[in-house]
Amino acid sequence: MKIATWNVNSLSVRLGQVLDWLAAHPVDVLALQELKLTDDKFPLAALQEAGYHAVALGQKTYNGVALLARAPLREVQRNLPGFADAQARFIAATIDTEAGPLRLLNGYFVNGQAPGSEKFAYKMDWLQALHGYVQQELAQHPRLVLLGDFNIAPEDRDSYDAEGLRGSIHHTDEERAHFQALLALGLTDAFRLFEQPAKSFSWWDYRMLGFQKNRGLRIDHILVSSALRASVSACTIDRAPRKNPQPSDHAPVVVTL
DNA sequence: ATGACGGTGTGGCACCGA
Repeated sequence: MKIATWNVNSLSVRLGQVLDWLAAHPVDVLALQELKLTDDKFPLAALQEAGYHAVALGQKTYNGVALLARAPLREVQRNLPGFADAQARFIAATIDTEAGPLRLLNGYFVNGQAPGSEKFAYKMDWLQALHGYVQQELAQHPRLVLLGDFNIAPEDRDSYDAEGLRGSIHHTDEERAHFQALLALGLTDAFRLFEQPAKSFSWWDYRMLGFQKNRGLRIDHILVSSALRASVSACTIDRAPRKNPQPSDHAPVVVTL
């Protein structure tokens, strides 16, 4: 089965591209971030017509997440329990597969702006709350995938300019420690289970020909639990949608298991 | 050091993203 994550930077603008991509890549699950629309504007009918069940947590203007799946989605959790969040950044649900139930945790992690800012403090708090929730969830759902836009470049090789950007947002030791803490729960970065091309990124700035010059970051991730690790057979970034007219600044990441 | 590009909401720009 295939599971994907894609920050679409406005589902209203990108719906056509999402439907085209799903038609060409009929994945079993697609996690979306940055919907930038309220639930009443969520294009449920169009997605159902494409053969997907969908659950969403939307918000006006910013944020917003959704899970799309071929199978019905149950046990839906919107927001991180116990973390009062004014922003729509998290949704979880379970699907049933031939191998058993599969728990899906989709996050649009906080950007954080700059170390020392209030937004950075919010990022740290959010990551702490996520860690606690993932720990609880793993105890109940051994087959678990945590995916989304993490807004963290885990290692130097995940940045087009690790030296120049050292200590800046997405590159700080604090963010990377939080990423490692998630791995320490027993999760594995599916992308790094395989040999990958150098300078593999999932986001490129719209400005200054970022994509054309491959000045990007790998900040969109798919983490799998230990129970799933052995069944992962591939993980790739699909750069093609970044070449579309009016693209999102992020590309989809796809895992096969 | 700054702004560049794109989306949104509003309004002739400011904000936010990464």
